[in-house]
Amino acid sequence: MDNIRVRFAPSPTGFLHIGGARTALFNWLFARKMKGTFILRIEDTDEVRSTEESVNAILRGMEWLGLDWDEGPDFFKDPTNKVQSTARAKGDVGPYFQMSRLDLYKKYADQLMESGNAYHCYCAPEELEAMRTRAMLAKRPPKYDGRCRTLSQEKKDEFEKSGKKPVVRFKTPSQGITEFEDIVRGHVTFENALLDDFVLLKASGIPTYQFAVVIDDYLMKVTHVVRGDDHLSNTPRQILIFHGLGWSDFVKNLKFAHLSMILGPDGSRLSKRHGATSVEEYKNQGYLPEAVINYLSLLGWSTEDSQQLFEKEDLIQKFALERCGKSAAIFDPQKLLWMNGEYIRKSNVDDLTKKALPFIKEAGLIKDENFSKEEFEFVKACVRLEQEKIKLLSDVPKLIDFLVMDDFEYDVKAVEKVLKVPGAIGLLLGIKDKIAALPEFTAASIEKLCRDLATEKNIKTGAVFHPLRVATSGRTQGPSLFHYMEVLGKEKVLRRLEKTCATFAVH
RNA sequence: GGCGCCAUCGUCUAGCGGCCAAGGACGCUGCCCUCUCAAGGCAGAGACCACGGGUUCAAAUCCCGUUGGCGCCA
Repeated sequence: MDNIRVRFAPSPTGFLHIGGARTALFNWLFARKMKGTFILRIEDTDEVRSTEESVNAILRGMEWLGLDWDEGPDFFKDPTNKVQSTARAKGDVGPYFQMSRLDLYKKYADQLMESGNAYHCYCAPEELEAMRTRAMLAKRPPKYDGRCRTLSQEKKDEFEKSGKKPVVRFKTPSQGITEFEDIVRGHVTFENALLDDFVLLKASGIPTYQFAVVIDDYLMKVTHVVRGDDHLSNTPRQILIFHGLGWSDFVKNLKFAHLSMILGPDGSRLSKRHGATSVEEYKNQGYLPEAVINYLSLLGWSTEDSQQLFEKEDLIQKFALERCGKSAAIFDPQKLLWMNGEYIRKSNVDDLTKKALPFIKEAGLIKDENFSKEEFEFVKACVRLEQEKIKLLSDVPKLIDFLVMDDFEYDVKAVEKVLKVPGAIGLLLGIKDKIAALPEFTAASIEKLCRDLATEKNIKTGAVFHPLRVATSGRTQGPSLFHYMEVLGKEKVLRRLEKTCATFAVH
């Protein structure tokens, strides 16, 4: 089989959307699995809605997710590239920008005009709007009636003289059907008669989405169009253009795969009102890219055995367009959260701590400056203690704050329940002295000390453990008591015990 | 409004005619482990396979219709 070539073609009209990321991911997975080429093409032909910031956000999102593209113009030498992003592919290439390819679209529009497959239309937007409204009122489908198809030369000259800029419309066949095989949907057919003479080139010379896609997919030798289900109804128009340009062989070999949509919890298209929809928001909330990738891969794709967790390589190996589902999937934040926890538990601590650092700094637990190696090692030890409890990187600060801050807060209820019971402070004073005398301060030695004490006093171990925990942490829950004490070290533990006893001593 | 696509536990899904009185995962409940919280282990509740007709010895699986959802034209 020839080398497969796929593309992800986002419009830079917003941030990288979760749905877009899923489409990008499936293209990427397919390309990597088939050892093919993955192209990133920015479809920036919507002059008013496209922004540079969106382009940057998309590139940042792709980079964070690790979805690297393979081809494009030299990123830094491309004169049309105004984007200042650090995100780039191997070899500093791409992405392609449609706005830097306008001459190409013009050329093929001319070709279509010459071959009689397209024509100039001078109808004013207001005129078209009126026609549309009338059609709606008459309960007819609002389609353009093709009145400019048969414009006489005199009329054309007249319009030209008046300075009217025409749009280029495609001569859609009024009969027959357009059909294609879709890898996920199977055989799909549309009646041509239902389609109108749609616009190829706007009066400004900028191509419509439909037209640019066709030209680019052809020129970029795309072999598989993998995109969202929302483009299914656009496909017949595009196929018609391919034929009009004489690229019938190309389109015959072109494979389509229309992926199911991602919906919000209420079953409507996933949007802002459903919460976080941009990839970057997930990053900022403390999700790991591996978790997001893994979760997204399961939205509309599965293996025969319903495997849930995949290493990246495993995912590439097992991915198949043929196994993509047809029905829309509702985005489930709970499952993503679980999956993130899975990846965090699997992380190595050093790595995890580095990733959590921005969140820890953000919370004010550490300062940027004077961050020594020892401090890092201490924070790392704290993270290790809480690792299995972390679901989001942003959870880290509140899980370790009592370890990092020596003047931690006492939980009122914990104090009432555990410290303000008769004998508690006395007991703690006793422990303090024993700890001070401990030759070796390790989790094991502290635990032995406490257990021995319980036996000696003939009380339950819990009666020792609980007060000790509240006295040294201010709370009733946390990591393994003896292990966090070891991490704190003898000095800090003694100071904390002293302070607690002094504060809550009953006279 | 027209056209297109879709339809299995609350959610993601397995299932491509008999192996399914429907399997896995998230979530939920209970138990175990345990210094607390998690994690982990075990068990459980949860789907008349949207509905109605066919086809077949046999249908969640094939066909038709209905309904609903989503999408495109916008």
